Amino acid sequence: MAKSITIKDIAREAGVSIALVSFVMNNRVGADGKQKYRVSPTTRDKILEVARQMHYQPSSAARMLRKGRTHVVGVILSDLSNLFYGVIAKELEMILYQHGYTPLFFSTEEDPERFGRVIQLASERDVEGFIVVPAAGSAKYVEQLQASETPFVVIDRYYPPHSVPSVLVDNEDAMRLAVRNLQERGARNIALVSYAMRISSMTDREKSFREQLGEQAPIYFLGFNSVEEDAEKAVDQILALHIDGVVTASNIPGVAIIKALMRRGIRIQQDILLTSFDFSNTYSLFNPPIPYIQQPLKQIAAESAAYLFKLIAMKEQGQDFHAVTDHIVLKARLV
Amino acid sequence: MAKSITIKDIAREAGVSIALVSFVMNNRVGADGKQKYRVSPTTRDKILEVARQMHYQPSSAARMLRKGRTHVVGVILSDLSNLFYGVIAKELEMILYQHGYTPLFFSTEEDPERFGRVIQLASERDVEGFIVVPAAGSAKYVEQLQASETPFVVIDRYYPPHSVPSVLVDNEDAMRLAVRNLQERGARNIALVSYAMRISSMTDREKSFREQLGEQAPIYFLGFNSVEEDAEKAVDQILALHIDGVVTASNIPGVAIIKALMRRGIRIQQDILLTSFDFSNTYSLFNPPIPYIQQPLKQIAAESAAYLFKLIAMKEQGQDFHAVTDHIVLKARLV
DNA sequence: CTGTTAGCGCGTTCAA
DNA sequence: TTGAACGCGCTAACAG
Repeated sequence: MAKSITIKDIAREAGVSIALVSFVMNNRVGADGKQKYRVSPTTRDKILEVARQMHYQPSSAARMLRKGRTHVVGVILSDLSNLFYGVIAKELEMILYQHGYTPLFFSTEEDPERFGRVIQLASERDVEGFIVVPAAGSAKYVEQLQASETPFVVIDRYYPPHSVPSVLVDNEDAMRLAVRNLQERGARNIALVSYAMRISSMTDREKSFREQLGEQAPIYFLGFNSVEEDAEKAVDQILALHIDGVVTASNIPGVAIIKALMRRGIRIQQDILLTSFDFSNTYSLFNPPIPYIQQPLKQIAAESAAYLFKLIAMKEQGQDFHAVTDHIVLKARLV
Repeated sequence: MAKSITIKDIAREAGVSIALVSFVMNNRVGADGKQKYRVSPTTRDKILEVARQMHYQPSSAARMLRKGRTHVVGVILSDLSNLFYGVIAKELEMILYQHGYTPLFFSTEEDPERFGRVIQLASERDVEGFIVVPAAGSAKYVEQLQASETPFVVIDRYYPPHSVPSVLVDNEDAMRLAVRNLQERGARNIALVSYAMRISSMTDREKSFREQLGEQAPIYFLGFNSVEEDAEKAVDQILALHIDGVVTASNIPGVAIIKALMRRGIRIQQDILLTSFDFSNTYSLFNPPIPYIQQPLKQIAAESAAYLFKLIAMKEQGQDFHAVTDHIVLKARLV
């Protein structure tokens, strides 16, 4: 900053020592007691007054350097332009700020290379921890994180090879809700439309689907980068097989399937029943609205942040945070 | 970090001075020449090798402190969970990283208080500049920014009282496109559904609407926090007035109006024609798809970043960046 | 009880 | 190629 004013300036101006200014700045306690360093109210007020007048802004760089803490956490999401992650981002932002942390957001677009790169970028910024949604196929980087000295929490997915701290929903249970919903509405011939991405959320849902409807129950996969075309193909099959109920395993496939069905003049919720995972405001256009599995996003954000704070605290106290790898499993609701 | 290794460690290990290590680290040029500080290739390679082996990570805090630059910019958006801003966020993220900057994202949820608060938070992190979408009613804080020594660029909106650096679309022109589109499709009786928020994007659209269709042309306003209810009321009016074409001034009002119409059994694109601003994947469900005004989001991101870089560079060179307040106006397209 | 001195953290950079 | 000062704020140790 052109001529940002420092603690030194305000010390000179107030006619006191630098140290005293620092003390005061770190004891901006209300009118109560508990001042670790005692300073006479008069000088304290004067210092505060001078600081205000000069628009003093402590240099976070200096503070970080001295204290060895940045209070920054890296938040690596799949795609900020997806509502699902957008909501999580917003919630995390609030929670982290409430705890004095600043989030550094990154999106991977489900590209493992980018996942690796943003971890590197975040590390260069000295993040104290990570909350991440690992891109499909980025096992290598998750292991790298695990080997590092930076605590992290995985959300939305888990990482099979090794156990890592995770916060996610009970996808198998959620799928049971979805299938039951279709059955109760009269569907007899149910298909699942999933993402081709091999991430635990999808595979868990698929597994649960087959457990309920048999190993032969039809599952269609949409590629992350070819959702529309693949949806067309899937719908062709669905119609050919006289499917009367479809579960879509995420909102993007959900919307794609709806589009493909409508394009063919199929009446949704009449000719074919739908139930989806994750919200899209498209769902409420139909009559009755398309039911969907609602993940507790706020809770995911809150739990993952709390989890990370715990790990950071452990590390701070010299404990072995690597030993903690619990999974926090939350229940999803059908709406 | 527990025992993060510093430049000193690698100096000791390599048997050279600290300064030399620093030089080498700042001259990681390829095998070409141009080394500002020349170092014998042997020692250079040895240093680089040791650094790699020890996983040396320079402390960004120390670097920031010493160089007086953070390479961080604050990006203040309305709401990360809105697709419009999500896309902008993603684009800005990429561009900023490509230029060696790190974005610090904040959402205001259109709350002026929060807008003020996040500016403060960002300042505490020593951001070098801002790219902001000022919340409705936050003139006070924009002026505060203007009085500060931190360059900033406003996007999506402009700020009437004073001129500030801005990047936005030609909303009046865009509205002409929208109205003409409805007219060409045969609409004779057109209404506008806008946001009650008093931000320039909305008022410009409203103004243009009335310029084309007369001062009596009906405009309905939806409150930011009462979109659904207000949409119901608006639709009641729209039906009572036998409106046959509706422009919605943003995607959220657009979706709300669609819902309200469908709830009443009105056939969209048949009983009533719609054209909207901004994208929603709801639009393509209809036949024909609902046309919409597409803002060049990538371009907005690119231009605003470039603009900010320019301002930062000016400041760096001691020029008066406050003197620059140009508006960059981009054209929107009808899709 | 109130206030000061001085060294530190880590990388950068100038003078030697 | 190196020594040493420096940027800014924190804090242990100490003095009045």
